[in-house]
Amino acid sequence: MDRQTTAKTHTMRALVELRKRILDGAIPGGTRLFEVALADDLQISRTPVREAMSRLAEEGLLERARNGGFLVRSFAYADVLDTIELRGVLEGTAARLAAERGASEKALKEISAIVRALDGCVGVHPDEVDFETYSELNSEFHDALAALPRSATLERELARAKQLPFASPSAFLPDKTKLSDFRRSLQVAQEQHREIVTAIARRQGSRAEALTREHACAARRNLEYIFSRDRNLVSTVPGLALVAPNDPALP
Amino acid sequence: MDRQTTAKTHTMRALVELRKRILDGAIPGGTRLFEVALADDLQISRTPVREAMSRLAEEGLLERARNGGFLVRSFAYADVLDTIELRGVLEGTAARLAAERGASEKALKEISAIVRALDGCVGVHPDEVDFETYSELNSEFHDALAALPRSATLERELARAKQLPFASPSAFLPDKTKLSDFRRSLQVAQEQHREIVTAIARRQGSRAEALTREHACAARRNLEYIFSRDRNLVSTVPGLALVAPNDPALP
DNA sequence: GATCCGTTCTATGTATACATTAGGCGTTCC
DNA sequence: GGAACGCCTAATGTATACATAGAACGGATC
Repeated sequence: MDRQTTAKTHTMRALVELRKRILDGAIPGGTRLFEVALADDLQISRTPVREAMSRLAEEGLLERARNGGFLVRSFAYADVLDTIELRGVLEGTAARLAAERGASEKALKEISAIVRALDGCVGVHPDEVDFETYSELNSEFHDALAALPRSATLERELARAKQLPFASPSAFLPDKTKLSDFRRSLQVAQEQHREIVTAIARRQGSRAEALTREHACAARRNLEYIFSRDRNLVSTVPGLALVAPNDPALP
Repeated sequence: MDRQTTAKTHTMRALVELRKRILDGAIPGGTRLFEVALADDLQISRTPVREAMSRLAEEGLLERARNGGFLVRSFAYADVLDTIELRGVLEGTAARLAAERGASEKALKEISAIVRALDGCVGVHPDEVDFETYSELNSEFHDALAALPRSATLERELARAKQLPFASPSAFLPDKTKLSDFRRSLQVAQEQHREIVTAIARRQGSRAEALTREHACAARRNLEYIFSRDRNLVSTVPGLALVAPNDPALP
């Protein structure tokens, strides 16, 4: 982590620090960022600070204000839901196109290997599930899925969509402490992983798309659970702290 | 147009000029842009040139190179197809969500008014079709559609997707000179506009989505027509000049 | 002859002084 | 008293000098 903070350039340091503060909720949504104040605060000159803000705008964490300058983007609860929905739609499209266009044998073997590795994580006794490994393999699965249709355009947009921390496929994976409660949902998700790959291999585009969309709904369910039952968990999901806490639409 | 070139700030001038050169194909895809050379060429200092490049990266026309600097993004024929597909998928999602969540009476009335106005353009004698008006109303329809589900997230991403000139819903509208040849396709498109709105009003989410996706396929057909039959038209579609001319995948 | 190290050059990274503009606040005139 | 004009200030916009890092080339040594 210190490696990041001690990144090569001042721009990178500013980028990492700002991103951290925004995701922490330390800088609330809607805040206007003033170059001079920020530069002063970060002990970095205006130029790299501007550059960092520009990159954060590309990431979607900031938006450009009308007369220059940047605002911290604010995310309402509904926005998080929509972001998850969007990710599901894009991943569904990746699955459908992979099926329709035909994925390469090699790529199919690779994603199948990931699924088998995930099987190893899920099938055993709940207490033995290796959270870190599962989370990593899950990310790998979703990256491999995005690459299957060999569409640079789609892969790029999907990467963009997954960039917001609460839209990442691994964002709502159960915390270690809650893992056993979620064991059933992990098994369901894993069954979906398996069938998505099967559908793609069999060129069942529509089924692959539907399965993948449904798969994304798990994230939605976990989000709803967190906000309606166990608000303490908000702090365990990266970036969820920046979701407007006073949102009237919160359940 | 001169208003743009004489934009307020140097950044804007650089932005407009660079965008123009890229869309013209004057700067081919893959070209690395050097700050100093560009600044010298545009008679603007490095700072606003950098800022302009940064914004073009947000737009998707440039990409950041590994060790700093920017490359002009190169679009193969397949990328254009995928971009259209992506726009169709996102618009389809907008239509489905509008149907599922229910669009407001007011918004439905507004989009219906646009459809009626379009009827006025299409229904008459081919020679009387007002190209400018049709094109403008068509854009309005697609903007209204994007706004129907009242999802800031989706509307934002859709705006992004439509930003690339060849992904815009009006990109492949028939040129004035070819208008009569395309009259039938205009009528089909207009029928789709009507039924998309009907499906949304009746809360038929799946139908609305399918219709909207199909509607985007018209752009794909026009693109294929241009590249396989009438290459001269390439210059009539904004931004199509930047598509890699030596693409082996071209039909 | 090949490899490794150093130098140099060229590109971006950074700081900062100065320019400019837009928006707020006050004053003045009607 | 209200509106309009103008100034002032605080923000971004711009230019530029200087720093630095990475790649390429050359020389020297093994």
